[in-house]
Amino acid sequence: MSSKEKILSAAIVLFAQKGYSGLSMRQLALAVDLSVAAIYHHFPDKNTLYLEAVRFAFSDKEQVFDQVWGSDCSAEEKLSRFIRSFIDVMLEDHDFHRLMQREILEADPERMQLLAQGVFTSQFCLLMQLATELAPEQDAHLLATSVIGLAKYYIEYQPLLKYFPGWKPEHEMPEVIASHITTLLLNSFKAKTA
Amino acid sequence: MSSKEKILSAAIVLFAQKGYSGLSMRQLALAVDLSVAAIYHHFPDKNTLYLEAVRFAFSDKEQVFDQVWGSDCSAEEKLSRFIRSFIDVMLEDHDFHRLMQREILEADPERMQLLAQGVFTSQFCLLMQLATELAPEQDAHLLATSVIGLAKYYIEYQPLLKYFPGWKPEHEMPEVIASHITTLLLNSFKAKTA
DNA sequence: ATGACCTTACTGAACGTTTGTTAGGTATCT
DNA sequence: AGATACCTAACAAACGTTCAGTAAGGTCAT
Repeated sequence: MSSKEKILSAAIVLFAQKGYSGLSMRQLALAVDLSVAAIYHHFPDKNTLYLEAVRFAFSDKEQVFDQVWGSDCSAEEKLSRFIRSFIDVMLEDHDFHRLMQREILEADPERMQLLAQGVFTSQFCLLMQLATELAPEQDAHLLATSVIGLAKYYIEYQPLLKYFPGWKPEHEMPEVIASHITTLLLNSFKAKTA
Repeated sequence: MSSKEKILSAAIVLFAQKGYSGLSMRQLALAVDLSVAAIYHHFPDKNTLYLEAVRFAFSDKEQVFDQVWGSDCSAEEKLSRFIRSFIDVMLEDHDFHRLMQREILEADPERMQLLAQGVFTSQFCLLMQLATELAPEQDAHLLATSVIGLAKYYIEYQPLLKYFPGWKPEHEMPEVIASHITTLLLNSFKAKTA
C-alpha cells in the first residue's frame, strides 16, 4: 500500500468522523505517521485531497450488487436481496456511509452530479427497472427512491430511533429491517393501486 | 428582539450552513453586527452557544402538528395530512432541517437522547398510535419509522435525486411526494400481511 | 434632585494556539 | 545527475478566549 493510498484511506475515516474543517492536516499527518509536508507532496492542497478521498471511497462500491442482479430468481426475490445487500453494505462500511451523508449535507451541485452519475446511476436504473416490473402502472423513479429511502433512513437514524418508545434491540438487526421494508413494499405493489 | 435572540437566530442559520467548526466566532459576530466579546458576554463558550442554538431551533416545532391530530377525520386522512404537514415543515424551514441532519451526523448519544425525548417523542407516539389503528398486526415502531423515513429521504436527497434518470420536476413538489408516500403506505396497510 | 454605587451590555486590543501552506534541505533509488 | 519521497522549520492568518475599560440605566440614601 503506497503512502498516497494510506493517506486517502485515513482521510476517508477522519473526514467522515470530523468533517472537512474539523480535520486538520496535522491530525491527518499524525494518523498516517508522516509529516505535513509529505502530504503536500502528494496533494496540492486540502480541498483537492478531500475531493480525491471522496472519489476514492466511492470508487469500489459500484459493482457490489452485481450478484443480486445477476441471480436468476423472481423479481420479488431480487428486491428482497437488493434491500438486504444495501443495508449490509451501509451498516458495514460506516465511514463510506457517513462520508456520503456529509456530501449530501454540503450538496455542492457539481459534486452531486459527479456522485449521482459516476457512482450510483447504474444501480438506480436497475432498481427502477425492477420497480417497473413489480408495479408497472406507478412512477418508477418515485418507487426506486422509496426503496432506498426506507433502507437509508433506518440506518441513518438508528442513533435517534433507539430513544423512542417502543424500540426493541431487534430493530437494529439487518434482517429485521430488511424483511420489514421488503414486505411493506411488496404489499404495496400487490395492491390494485394508486 | 434581544441581542441574545439575534445571536441565536443567526447561529442557527450559520451553523446549519457551515457546521460547528466551519463557523468562527468572528464570522458570527460580524453577522449580528456585534463584537466577539459581546457574544462571550451572553454565552460562556462556543460549545454552549451551539447547544443553545440547537435547543432554540427545535423549541417551537413541537406543536406544529397539533391541528392534524386534533381534526376528527378517518385514520387514513390523518396519515395523509400528517405526511403533508411533515414535508411542508421540512421544506419550509430549511435551516432547521439541516441543523437536524448535522445533529444526526454527529450523533452524540447524550444529545440524541435530548433530541428524541425533548422534541420528537410526542409526535412519534401519536404516529405509532395511528399506525396501530391502521395496521394492528404490525410493529408500530417500524411503521412509524417508515413513515418519517420516506418523507425525510425525499427531502434530504433531493439534490442528489434530480441527477438520476427518470427524474421529473414534479418529484420536488410537496403534494406529489406526499401523495405518493401516502398511497404507498395505505396500500401496504390494506394488504392482508406480513 | 443628586451624587454614590451596582449591574448590564457592550468595545478594542491582546493572549496563546492552531490553522493551511511553503521554502529549503536530505536521504534513496534509477 | 535527476527524480522521488520525505524531513524540519518556519510563515502569516485565523482561531477561541480573556481582560480592562466604557457608556447607559436603575437603585437608594441623603
